[in-house]
Amino acid sequence: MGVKVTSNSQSVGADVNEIFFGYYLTNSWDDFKDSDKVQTELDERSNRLDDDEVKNQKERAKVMAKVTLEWMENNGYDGNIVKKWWPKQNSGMISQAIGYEIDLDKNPLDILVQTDKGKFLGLSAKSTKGSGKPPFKNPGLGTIELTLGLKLKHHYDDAVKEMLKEFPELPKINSERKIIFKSDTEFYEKNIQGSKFVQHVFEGIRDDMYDKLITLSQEELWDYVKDYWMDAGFLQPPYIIVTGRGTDGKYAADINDRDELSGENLTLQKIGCDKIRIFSKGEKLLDMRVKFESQHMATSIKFSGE
DNA sequence: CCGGTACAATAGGCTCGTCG
DNA sequence: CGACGAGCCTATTGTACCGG
Repeated sequence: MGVKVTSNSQSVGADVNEIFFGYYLTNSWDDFKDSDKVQTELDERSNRLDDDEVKNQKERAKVMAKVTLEWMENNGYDGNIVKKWWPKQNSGMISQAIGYEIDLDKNPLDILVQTDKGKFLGLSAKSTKGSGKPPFKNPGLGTIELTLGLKLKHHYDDAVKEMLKEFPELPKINSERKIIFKSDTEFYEKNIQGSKFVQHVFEGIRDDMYDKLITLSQEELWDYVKDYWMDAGFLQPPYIIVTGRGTDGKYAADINDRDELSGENLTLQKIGCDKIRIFSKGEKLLDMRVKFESQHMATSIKFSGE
């Protein structure tokens, strides 16, 4: 339920810019959601800044609105803007508007607009916040086995056998071992965590996955990553970054039309003993990490996308 | 050049629902 | 009940930048 409190003057200026930016998209307050409140917030913030700063933010906003409208016209968002939102990190407002949950920590939009054709577009005003990173899943071992058609569990079973050979006093049941590992931290850290058993499990599973993944075609690999490692509907609604700059009568703005997250030129690399890193066009896309749910050698194996 | 610090990345862990 | 799966959270580590 994130309503982030802003306090420093930098974000005050940014807020003023964002609101003016929204305003100039249609030269109107009427189509703002909670318009009165937005205007009140603008006044309150403007009063905390000196006049020059307000003027600069306002003038930049004008140029930003202009280039944004041009961009929209040329990039499939033609038509008129009929509704605008200034969520100020209030995810609820956006979720309500678009009809599905979104996380504004991931999608850095500052202003959301809807066209008369029903399309939503997020606008990030000279984005300082939000990573734009899509959310990842944390699949379990069974899911990975199923989706890749691999048998991986034996790596764990073998390692457990080895471990029990070395420490016959340990219980055979996972949950009982977990209790012991948790209470006897010293033993756990010395003999289990980071041990050859864990290493064996991680490496065995990771290497099998790697061997399988490199046999896939680019398309298959991308489908796999998209379908099983990224949350459905990632980075929706789409957004663009609009940067305004300049002072003293000279203002400019440009659009950073973020690359659509795409799986082009996918390459794979093993990292450490537990990870496969996937690059898209040479840039890190995600890490698939093998890990234990909690206590090593006593809880279930899962993965995490990062 | 240095330590400090604020933030990002990472590793590790909890909870809770489901299933056999 | 025991195991598993998946989302979420937190503690720790790494890093990039900043003022002195």
